[in-house]
Amino acid sequence: MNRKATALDVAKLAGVSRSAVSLVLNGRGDGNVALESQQRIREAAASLNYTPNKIALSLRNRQSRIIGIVSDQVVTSPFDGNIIAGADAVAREHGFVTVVMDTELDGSRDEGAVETLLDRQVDGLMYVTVGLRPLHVPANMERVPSILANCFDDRPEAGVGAVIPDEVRGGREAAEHVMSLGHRDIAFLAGDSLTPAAPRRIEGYREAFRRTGQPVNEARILQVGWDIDAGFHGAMKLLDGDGAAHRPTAILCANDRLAIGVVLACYRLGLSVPQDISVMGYDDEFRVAKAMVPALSTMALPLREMGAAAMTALLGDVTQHRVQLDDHGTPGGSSTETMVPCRLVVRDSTGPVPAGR
Amino acid sequence: MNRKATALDVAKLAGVSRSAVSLVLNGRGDGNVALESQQRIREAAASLNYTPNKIALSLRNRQSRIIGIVSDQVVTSPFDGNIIAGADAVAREHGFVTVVMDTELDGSRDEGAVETLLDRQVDGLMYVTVGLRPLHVPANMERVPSILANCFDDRPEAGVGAVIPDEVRGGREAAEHVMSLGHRDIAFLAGDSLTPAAPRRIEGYREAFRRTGQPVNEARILQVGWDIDAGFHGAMKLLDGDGAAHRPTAILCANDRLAIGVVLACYRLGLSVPQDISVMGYDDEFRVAKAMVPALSTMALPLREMGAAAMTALLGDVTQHRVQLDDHGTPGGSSTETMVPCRLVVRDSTGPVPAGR
DNA sequence: TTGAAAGCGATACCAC
DNA sequence: GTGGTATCGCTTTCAA
Repeated sequence: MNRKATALDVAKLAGVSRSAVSLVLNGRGDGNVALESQQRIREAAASLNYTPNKIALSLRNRQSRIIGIVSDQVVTSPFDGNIIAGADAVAREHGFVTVVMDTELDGSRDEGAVETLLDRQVDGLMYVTVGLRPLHVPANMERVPSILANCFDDRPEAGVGAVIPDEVRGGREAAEHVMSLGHRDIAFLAGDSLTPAAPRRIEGYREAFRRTGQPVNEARILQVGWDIDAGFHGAMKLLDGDGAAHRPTAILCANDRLAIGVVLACYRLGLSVPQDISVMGYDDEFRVAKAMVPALSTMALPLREMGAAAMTALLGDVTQHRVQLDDHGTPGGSSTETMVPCRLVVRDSTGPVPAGR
Repeated sequence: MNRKATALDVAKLAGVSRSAVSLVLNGRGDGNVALESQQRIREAAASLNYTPNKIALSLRNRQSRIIGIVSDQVVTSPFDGNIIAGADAVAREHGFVTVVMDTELDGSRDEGAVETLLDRQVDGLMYVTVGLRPLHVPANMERVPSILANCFDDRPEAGVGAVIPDEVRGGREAAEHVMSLGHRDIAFLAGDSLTPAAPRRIEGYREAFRRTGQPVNEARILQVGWDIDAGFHGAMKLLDGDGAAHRPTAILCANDRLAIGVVLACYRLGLSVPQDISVMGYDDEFRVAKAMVPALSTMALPLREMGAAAMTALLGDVTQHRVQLDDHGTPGGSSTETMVPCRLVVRDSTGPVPAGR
């Protein structure tokens, strides 16, 4: 539990100067330090269990090798944690560490979080949200290289780059999947439009109809909410009462939880999934979609990939930034919006359209 | 985007020395610095937007004000994120920041994560797990004040303190809840015994029977898994086939997902919840238990409180530790195991036992 | 080949 | 009341 060894301790033990220790341990020993000394230094370092003090390094190099991540609610919510995991994995590979500050959906804490991180001299910043949404970028964020993951700059000419899922395409491909199984009367259940995820997925759904020249029945689009109960009641509205001939044969849901509600409603009404009705989720939520009965066909969000892509781009900017600081040039940073495609996962909740429909 | 202002910049602008700046900005100006100078210093600091460089501070104070958190899978899993949120909130209140390293269930990465954190000079360490479990404490963890949250030292005489939920009591109180509604034939569905959560909750269930002098029907205890499908198939086994008189009237589940599966099975069999059968979950999972149809009665895990309690204890140790280092005394650290009670949440999935049972 | 010294940014002691 | 100076641990340049 005693104080960690410093380079000076190693130097003393090896009988050389601090400089020599530094050179050798950073691989610049050859040609500068006698081989014999090198050997002694390495042994001393090993026996003292020496590792350089990162704080001193940071001060010296003016680079903390810390990336600050501001999250709106990713830490507490069951969703999207994989964005951070993917980002963190890439950071780790490059010798960076991430510090996450979660504002728990309190937008007024944004500035403070960025401030705290900046005070800690982070080399870059990432903002991650639960669910796609426009972001009012915190004022000070642009003082260091920055990137957004699962959100996008709400200003018309995006200042900060972003990595987001291609929701329109996801919605379209979900619809195309059930269409390929022969379905024509397809309902879409989504949450409110507070997040653009809902309208974009719905837009994709419409696109699928347009592409095949079929009319879109707007009455089949229900924006009910995001949770199990919303799916349940939405499905009841679609399925209960009317005769079988007037029911949709497939229900597309904007997330897996809605799909759970839909399946609950089906069972309650004595309908089989997918024999009587096909149900699709969205997200491929871990240990949910796969574990449902029946296992849910769904559109997987590429969370890990998004996090990794965002961090890769950010670290690129960070490096670039340092070069430019040295050159006294103007720091740039890509402000592009990268779309990552979703992935169709076919399981057991979707099947051929019932005969006669 | 230009370099941040330093104390020297402030001193120059105010026409004083760095020391004066330091004193004034740390509230020790009165009696040391002329009031006029103080004023000028404050103005200069404000106009330059000066905030001290935390890295330099850390080096100087030999205290990083960073707490390292190692997590086995909390970041990616939908569970237990609130432990970290609770811990982080307390840390923030005290001017600390947390760095989370998630090993994604790869135990071989434990040592490395601790090493990385230690290199960063963290002032303390916390290990957080998804689900209660014994932990093989990483070797170097004890080099700084440490604490475990939701896990406990696997060595007989616990070296590292821990904060864990009182699972036995939770299981007992869940059983007592349905007993108070008149139920006698109560089943318990849990996951494997890889985590002590299952056996402990089951132990509580047994305890409830013992306390009322009733025999425990071991055949009613099924260890089937942790996910929706496990709950579904477990419930089918309990409910299908046998006449109504041989069915349990209540099913206690060791988490909310199992309960979802149970309700799915009930609906499939044409049974109503809670009229025909009462179902209870465990965890009070966010946006799941409350959103189920019917809303789930459940036993809430005090995740936030656990995280907060663990961090509070840890920061206490960290402070204590510093004092003792100065005193050249031996660092202590509480190695106690703190049990936090779970909280019964009654919603709509449990009701009076059906007439005649 | 080696070691001495400067500097990264901030604090605190101690002369003046 | 004020400012010079050592210190935290490390890297890097420059002389010897």
